[in-house]
Amino acid sequence: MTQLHQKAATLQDVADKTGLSRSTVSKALRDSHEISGKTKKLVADCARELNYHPNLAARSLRYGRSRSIGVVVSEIDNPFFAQVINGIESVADEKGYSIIITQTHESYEYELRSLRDLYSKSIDGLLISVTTETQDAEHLLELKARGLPIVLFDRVSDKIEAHKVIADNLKGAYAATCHLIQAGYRKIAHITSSANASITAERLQGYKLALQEHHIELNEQHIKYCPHGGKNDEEIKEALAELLNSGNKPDAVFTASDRITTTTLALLRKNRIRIPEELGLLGFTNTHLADILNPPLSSVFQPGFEMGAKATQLLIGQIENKRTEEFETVVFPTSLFIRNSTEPGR
Amino acid sequence: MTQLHQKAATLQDVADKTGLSRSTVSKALRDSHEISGKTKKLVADCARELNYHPNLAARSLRYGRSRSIGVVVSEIDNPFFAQVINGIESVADEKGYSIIITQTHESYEYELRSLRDLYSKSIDGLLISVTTETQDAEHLLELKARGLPIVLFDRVSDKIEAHKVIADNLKGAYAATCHLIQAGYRKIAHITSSANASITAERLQGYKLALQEHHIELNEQHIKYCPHGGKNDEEIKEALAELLNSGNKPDAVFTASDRITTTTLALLRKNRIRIPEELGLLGFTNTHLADILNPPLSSVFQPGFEMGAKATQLLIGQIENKRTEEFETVVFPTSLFIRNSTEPGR
DNA sequence: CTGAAAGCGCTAACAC
DNA sequence: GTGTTAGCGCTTTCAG
Repeated sequence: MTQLHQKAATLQDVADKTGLSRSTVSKALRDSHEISGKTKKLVADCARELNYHPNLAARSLRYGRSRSIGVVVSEIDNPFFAQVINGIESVADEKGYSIIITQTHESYEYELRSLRDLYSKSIDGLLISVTTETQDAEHLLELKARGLPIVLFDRVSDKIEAHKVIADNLKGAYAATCHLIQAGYRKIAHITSSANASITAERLQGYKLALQEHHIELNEQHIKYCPHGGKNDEEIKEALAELLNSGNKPDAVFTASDRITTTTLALLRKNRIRIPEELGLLGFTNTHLADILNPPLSSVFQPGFEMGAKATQLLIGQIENKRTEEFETVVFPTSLFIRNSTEPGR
Repeated sequence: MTQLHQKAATLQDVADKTGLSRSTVSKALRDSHEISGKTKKLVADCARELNYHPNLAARSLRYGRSRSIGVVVSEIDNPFFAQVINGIESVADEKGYSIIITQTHESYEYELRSLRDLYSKSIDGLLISVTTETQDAEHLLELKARGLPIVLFDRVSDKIEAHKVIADNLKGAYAATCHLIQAGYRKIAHITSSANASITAERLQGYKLALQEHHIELNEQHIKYCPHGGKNDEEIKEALAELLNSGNKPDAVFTASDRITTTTLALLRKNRIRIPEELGLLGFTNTHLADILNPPLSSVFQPGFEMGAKATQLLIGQIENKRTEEFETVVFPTSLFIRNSTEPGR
């Protein structure tokens, strides 16, 4: 076994061993044209022998770049974000970047802290899905002003100009609601996240549009918000109770986020409410298990992996081409999967 | 809005603005006793005004420490690992460390690459769950020899001495198998990961022990391995087909990993095999949706969050107390949830 | 109580 | 083709 606490070899060590200078060694290792083939070989061999690896902290300091990107999401343990991160990691890895992940747990405070910490780490770029509490974009604008490339995904903010990657929430919600209507439901409730998240507004709009086009009157009582994005079950339980105990009980529910969707299903099952007969259920969710739920759950799926991958490509593009290009908003289509939770067969 | 590309303020900027020297400013900001209260206040105010944040790359270089830890898992998009990472992030964040995540996709090649990259990043410590392909621990031993603190979790290796955090796989599998037997099943098959993963051996042992104690003869044909840990559905499909088409068809299946468990359920459903009557099913899985699957799925749950948190505590302890303490292996109990997929009611 | 200077490991002008 | 040197931003002796 190798010796304990053997310090990592530095350029100087290689220089000493080969009798060359630091700079020559550095150039040789980076395959510079000003170094002879013979020297290059000598250096390469020696470096391998000493197990030399460049110290990236030193390089970061020198270049002012770290080849790492910060990622800010609300919760890793959420199928959608896990898939997004998978996409991010895949592209980042391929391009030689590493990713530093932080969670906000839907708290604006945590978001601020995350950004401060990430910025101090000299990240080269930032990928962020803002919290449901986030109202302004001052903190992001400040980082942008300091030259940090930023790409927003999923929950974005219109208070900042930047590349954005989102799902077509409006169309997804519209298609979902239309499907419920076509399946015969008329009193369709909507349980969604915090009112001020971008995705909430977009999904709500799709929902309203579908109702309107089918001449179904909107019932404001049928729209319930979960201020914490469904983070705690209580807010979902409450929303559902209000809907079910109201005078105007809905005949279907359209849920707007992963957590809300699956928790709603669990609660309905617990209350022995028959789906889809008594109540139809359709929601946004990225779980791969929708098919084997009971009942199989009709869902709106967002291409999380692809969204993460695209956001990362845009970010790295921006990091490496310093020219300030036009910012684009890439919109990914959602997929509507029709399963048994919305087939009342009437 | 702030000015574009305003460079981040450095210590020198604060020094210039206050008319002090770099070193005084540095000490003041770190609340050194050798600096007067008045100066400290002056510096603090100025730093806030200039929006000064220490450059961590410079600090890393100076200290030879980065306050970041590397995390290596096979797939982020897996409920168990997502929960583990959540636990890791929570503790790391609390102690001021950031986490750099890489995925191996169950490939030993990727594992090697990840480790090399992470080491170059000057991580202060490493948390790793080795791939199903990993046989030796040379790569880890080398890093350990260079002084890198390492904690293994989930899939560990007995070829390296280090802190380890695992679930009680043997007991979990034993309890699961016992439950199947008590439910009346006698021909219990086992679909598991690659033969050389630590968790595979432990779970297999628990399975065998339960059979033995109940005087049920072990049928080697009833044990199926998925070399890629169930990463591709094909290997699971094949394992299942072999079991179901064999002369000695099992009456229950005990699956040994998240992916294998849910995919098996999906496949059985697709083949219209009645669960639990025709075939009982029980498996390791950390999905929160087990309750609302069809049928509700009996499962062995591992405390992923807690495992991640504990592993991180051990790692940071090791990073910060340089004394080489005794290495411990922390074993977390699993939980057996009995649901309908194993209640044949016979 | 404050400042000057050295150095962490690396790279890139700029010499020679 | 190779070497010298300065400096990225920070901390820490050591002097004053």
